[in-house]
Amino acid sequence: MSVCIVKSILHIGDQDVTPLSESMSSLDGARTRPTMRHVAALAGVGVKTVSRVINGEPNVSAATIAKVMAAARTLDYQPDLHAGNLRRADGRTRTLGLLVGSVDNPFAGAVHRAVEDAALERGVAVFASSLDDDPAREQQAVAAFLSRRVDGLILTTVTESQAYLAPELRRGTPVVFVDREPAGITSDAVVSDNAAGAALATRHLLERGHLRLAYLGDRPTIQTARERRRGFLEELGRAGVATRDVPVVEGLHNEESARAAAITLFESPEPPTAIFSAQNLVTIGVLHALRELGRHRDTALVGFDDVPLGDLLEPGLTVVAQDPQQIGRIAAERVFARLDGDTSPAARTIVPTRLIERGSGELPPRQEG
Amino acid sequence: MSVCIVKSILHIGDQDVTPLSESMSSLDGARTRPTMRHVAALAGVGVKTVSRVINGEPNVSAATIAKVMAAARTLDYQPDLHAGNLRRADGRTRTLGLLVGSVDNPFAGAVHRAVEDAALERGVAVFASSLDDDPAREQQAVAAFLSRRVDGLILTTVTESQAYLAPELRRGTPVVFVDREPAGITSDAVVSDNAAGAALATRHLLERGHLRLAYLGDRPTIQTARERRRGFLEELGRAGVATRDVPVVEGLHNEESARAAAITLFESPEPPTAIFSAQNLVTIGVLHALRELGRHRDTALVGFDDVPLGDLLEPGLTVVAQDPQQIGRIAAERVFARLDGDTSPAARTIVPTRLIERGSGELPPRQEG
DNA sequence: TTGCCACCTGACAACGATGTCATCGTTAGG
DNA sequence: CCTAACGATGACATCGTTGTCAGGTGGCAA
Repeated sequence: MSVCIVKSILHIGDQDVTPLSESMSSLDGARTRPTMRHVAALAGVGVKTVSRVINGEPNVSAATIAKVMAAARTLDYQPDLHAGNLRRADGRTRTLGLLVGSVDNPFAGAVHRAVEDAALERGVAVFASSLDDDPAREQQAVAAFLSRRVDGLILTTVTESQAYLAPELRRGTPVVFVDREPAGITSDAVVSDNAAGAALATRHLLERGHLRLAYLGDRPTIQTARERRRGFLEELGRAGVATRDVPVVEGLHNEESARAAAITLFESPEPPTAIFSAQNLVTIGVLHALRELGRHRDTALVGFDDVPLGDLLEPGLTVVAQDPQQIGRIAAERVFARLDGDTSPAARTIVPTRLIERGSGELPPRQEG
Repeated sequence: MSVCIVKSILHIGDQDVTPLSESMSSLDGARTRPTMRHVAALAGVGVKTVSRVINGEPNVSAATIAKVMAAARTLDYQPDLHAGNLRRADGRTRTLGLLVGSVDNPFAGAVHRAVEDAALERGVAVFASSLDDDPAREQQAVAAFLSRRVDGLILTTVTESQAYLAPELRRGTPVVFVDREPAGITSDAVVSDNAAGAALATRHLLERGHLRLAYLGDRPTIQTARERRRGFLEELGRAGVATRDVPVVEGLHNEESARAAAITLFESPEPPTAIFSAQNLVTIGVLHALRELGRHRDTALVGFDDVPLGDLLEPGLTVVAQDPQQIGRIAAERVFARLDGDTSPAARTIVPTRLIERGSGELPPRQEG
């Protein structure tokens, strides 16, 4: 057992000073976490000097630096960031809060990774939480972040209004919304051009001669879902296609419901020759349905948001790809710019989408009866 | 503009008390973050009483509770968890540190999600960091976690030895290793049975009559990679197959290098009829190579670790699936058990793997000239 | 009336760190 | 030789909160 011996006279003077208790001096067989006072005692200097060394402040002699470093290493001292923050002028915790749909989701993973990379450069750690499209969970997560005094927030929202964040914004905490735009509040946002992307997918199908299109999408309470539907319908309108009879199936929030919806669609007398699936999981559900029905080689499909391994399917999956890495990177940069004093008006940054042709979107309409 | 009026006499007595400055009293147009003192002043009570109300401690009159709650709501007061922790007896930050290969990775995402779910139940927030197979990054991330005083660590490692964690372990911080086992230190671990899983895949191919197998895997510095290779080779040995001429390609850590390695393999005079790819990205690289060579319908393939959409490929991808959700859940439970006082010896939990037959692993050997 | 006890309440110290300031010794400049 | 300036250092207050403790109030039994 290795026990550190610390000199027993901690302070010299006539004041009534409580010395570190016996167990603390010996660090209780290293069971107690060392503080600056332990390091100071071992190095035979004052705590403030230790603080100076740890923080690389100037005006400390080389000999003292060496003594302090040695003591810190001996005790395996780790400064307490939060205790420091309490007193520190800027009050920064070097911590960010990130709220995404679910951390178990390729889109969110890519956003998260980009945010982390930007944060790492600045020594900032990232709290990540999953939203699960639950408004209560959103508020809980934000409260958890704020009570831990994160320096900034990057949020995907599902609440109808984010007005509850207004006081926090007024205090100067940077909040950047990703994927979905804020409501009831003004703040920075980084989003894909959902309507334009949906229109692009729709036009692509129309140009291939499809007339019987169908839309399958997520719940219309989600802002991006509404935008994508709008883009789809407006593009049909521009092409002069009557939208009256176009199936628009909404409220699909997982693979299974999407699969079922697609199968139902094909039970109608005039099933669609082309499908626009407006979300990740919906696309996967539709893929399963088409396989089951043996319709994957004669039904065109364009999905919104890329899907892993989409290029290895047969036919390859045509998608309107978002750029989650860009979204994450830009959002993080925005937060850091705000923290660095940028006070320009809140801005919405639109990250372009891109159509990737891989086969499924280029299938021609079925020739029937 | 709404400015809160706070009664100006904060304390009554003959002591020299510094009142909250003018700007603080008015909360500077709410630009300053409110503290318990602000709430106490507005409610006309002492700070300790506010503390009691906020923490739901007993022995506060209903009237006082109401006053304090109203004041807290008016000021949008959020308690500072870390300031409280400084003084609080248990010193828990209700925070966990999670280190995974990369947060942008399906396996890690599933682990993360399971950890988050377990943590959420207990009001614990999760820091997540990516390792990128960089030992320096591992130590950096751990230091970042510890300086933020996380209650526990869930770690994927890439360092040769984690002995640097010994002092922290001695202090009682729970550390649970996931995916890869620790070295140079004893602590809990939750891992897949890598060797057994690899053996299972290998036996599966041997049973289909394959004799010319090949192994493609990650860097042998990674513990799991070594285990999988061992499982593969040992199973060949058990079957009496000479391992001398079996291609074992290692050091593949991304899609592209795996693709290139697979293509090289098929340039040899006697290319393999079956491939065991021992990692996620390696499997995807091999899939690409086989498509390019037009060999995906006559070369058997079993991958270690499932791949999204593996069931939609043609042929479907046969894999030895790990159970990342279980791994994450069990790891989190282990941490919380330790925090709750479990002092049983460090244990290694093995989460079984499962062979999922989808087609690619059931292809028979090519009949050749 | 007195004494006791339960209930409320707030003053104060403390948690681990940093900002401020005073002190001391040394060196440069007049 | 004196003074100013500067480098090095530590005592102390402080950040926002909670643990401790003492005190005040009111009700009830003796």
